[in-house]
Amino acid sequence: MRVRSRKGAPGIIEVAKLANVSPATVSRFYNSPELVKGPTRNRIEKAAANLGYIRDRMAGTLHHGFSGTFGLIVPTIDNAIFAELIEAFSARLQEKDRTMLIAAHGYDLAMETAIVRSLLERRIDGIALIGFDHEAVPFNMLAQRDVPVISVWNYHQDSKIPCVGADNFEAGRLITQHIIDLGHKDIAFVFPETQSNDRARDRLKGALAVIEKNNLKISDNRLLSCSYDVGAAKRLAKSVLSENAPTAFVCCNDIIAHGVLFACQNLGIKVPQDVSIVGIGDFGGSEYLEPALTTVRMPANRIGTKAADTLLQMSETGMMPKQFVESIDLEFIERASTQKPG
Amino acid sequence: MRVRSRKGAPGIIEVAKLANVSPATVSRFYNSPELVKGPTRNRIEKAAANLGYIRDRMAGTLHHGFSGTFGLIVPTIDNAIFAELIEAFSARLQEKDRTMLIAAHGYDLAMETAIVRSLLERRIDGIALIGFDHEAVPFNMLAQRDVPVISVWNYHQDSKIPCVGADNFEAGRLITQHIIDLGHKDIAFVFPETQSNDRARDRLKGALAVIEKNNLKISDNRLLSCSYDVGAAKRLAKSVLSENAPTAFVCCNDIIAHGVLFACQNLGIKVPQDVSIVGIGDFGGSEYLEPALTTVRMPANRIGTKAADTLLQMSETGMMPKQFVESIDLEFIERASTQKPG
DNA sequence: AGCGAAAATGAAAACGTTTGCATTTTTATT
DNA sequence: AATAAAAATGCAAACGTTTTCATTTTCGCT
Repeated sequence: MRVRSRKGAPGIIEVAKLANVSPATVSRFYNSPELVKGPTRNRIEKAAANLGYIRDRMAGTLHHGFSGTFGLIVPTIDNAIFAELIEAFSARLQEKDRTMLIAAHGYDLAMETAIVRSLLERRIDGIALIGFDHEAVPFNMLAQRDVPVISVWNYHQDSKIPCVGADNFEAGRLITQHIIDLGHKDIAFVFPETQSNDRARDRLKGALAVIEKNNLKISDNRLLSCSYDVGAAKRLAKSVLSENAPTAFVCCNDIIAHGVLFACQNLGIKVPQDVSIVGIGDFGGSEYLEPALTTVRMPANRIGTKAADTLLQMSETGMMPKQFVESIDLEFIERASTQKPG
Repeated sequence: MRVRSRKGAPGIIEVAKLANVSPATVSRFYNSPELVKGPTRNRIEKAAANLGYIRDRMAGTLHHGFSGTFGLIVPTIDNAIFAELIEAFSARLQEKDRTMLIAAHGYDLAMETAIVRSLLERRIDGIALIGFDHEAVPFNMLAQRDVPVISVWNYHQDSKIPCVGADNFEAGRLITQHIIDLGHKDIAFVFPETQSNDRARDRLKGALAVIEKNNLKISDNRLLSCSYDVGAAKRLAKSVLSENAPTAFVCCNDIIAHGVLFACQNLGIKVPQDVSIVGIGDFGGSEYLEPALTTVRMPANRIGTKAADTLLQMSETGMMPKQFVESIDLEFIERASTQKPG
């Protein structure tokens, strides 16, 4: 295998030589500047700048075991769903001089396990996983190495691992209750497959709980399955709408809601006069659609930031976070896509 | 500082002991399996599995200089613009058993420089930057360490560094030509600030080149500035449309085009009958809008994959890629948001 | 069976830092 | 000015691999 020589790049030793100190002092200059005296500090600073020295954190990692890098594994990057979360998580780490390794598993749990392993090989200091549906293997690997892991996005009171997220059951409940409060009886539910997606599962449970509580029934043909894809949702909704239209669509997230809305527009069906639509997420854009989408805001930003903070804290203290489960508040946002059935 | 003990985690030495071989052989088992004989291989495999061994790539990196991690720095993650690129880049690296460090600089070039430094401290094997507008410092740091760098997204024939991207001048040209071919004379151009965004600059140049070639004039009040934000674009378009509406909007990207479309819908202005709209990008969703957006497809997927391949190749050979500048074809897609002026 | 060449394995020296401990320098105190 | 205590710095042994070189084992021939 090819080996890369360090070439022109100076190391701590070259810097030390030029500054007339020992390598140890240069190391301290970077890791605990308060331990090195003013004049020495200046000499090192100058020497490092002159040589264009850049630290090699890997060498340090080898020694003390912390890489300063955290992992984030999401089902998909190319999708509005997690973009905001990723950005917030990354930004917070960046503030704290840490970096983020990210990877997507495409809703494939076995792939997720492989990714965890790959990140562990890179000696991450902690890792955030989406939701609660995971294989057991990654947890064992993480536990054996004492690497902090948290679940983000979803929230359960009795989670086995620390979590930072919103209550998806509640989100499903909120939008469904809203639709029922408006007086809708013929409601279509559009959700993805929920086997390995606890967020969707919880939302659906929340939705169905409301139905049950109100002594309503949902016929099977009103329980629609659809992936998180605008095009798929649009196609599905078009076929439903042109056959036997419900008066409202409860969508598992805004992506699906967008598709349903476009289907209505395509067919000349008026929203919300003829059909009401609700989503979950409040992704960028939902606010500006015409009509603006009624939805539940998932505070992705705050989840991402808080997740980074929690992981950082766990890594630094080596302990579980004070707040083992953290619920980030949802916000129901009524906009223009829902109203009483005509 | 806290030091993490390896705790229960076994190293190559423990595996070697259990398999009754030397650590060197275990190392070879992972890096060049063909060098170790069948029975030995089996023993090592079993030992590693029993102990739950996970390699420490950092230790290897220290030795040979390759971390197996590549960097990608984008202006923003939370935005449809780069999501597809990021996903494709990441996926290809994953296939090749590499990982991706990603960070966003928020269109701040000084921040970009800081990020490059931070990634270099983590010993990345190569890095991809968006476009051609960058400070000189990061290039010097990269060059001194012989770390491959490429520009992605944009394409210039005479680029100083390898690039993989599409011709943004051409994209601007294509959409503007289309609008002019349809017979529009009163055209509004909505573009972001172009100082440190060469992609937008090139698109605008392309657009203006067409105008000039057709001996048309654009008054200053038809040259609109707007960030890549649906809400901002919608607000801007609403004010323009209610004062003195043009017959067509040429938008720097689909995000802006979406905003303009929603503004029209909000005001009851018919698209494309009253106003035509074109964007660039063909982001997810543009195809399904009503009316579907006429745009130019930026092949983000292929760019991301190709970028990863190029960087991998440079890292492995230590040489510039065979194809120094790589142009990924654009595709003009006429859909339903444009027609002849009323 | 004996030989030489090829294949498989082992021993040990890197890789570039960090940090405990030892030593030197500075500071405060008398 | 001498001394003890505190602060700053240096020395050298890690950290967990990889790889060169040396050694041993295997294999194909005669």
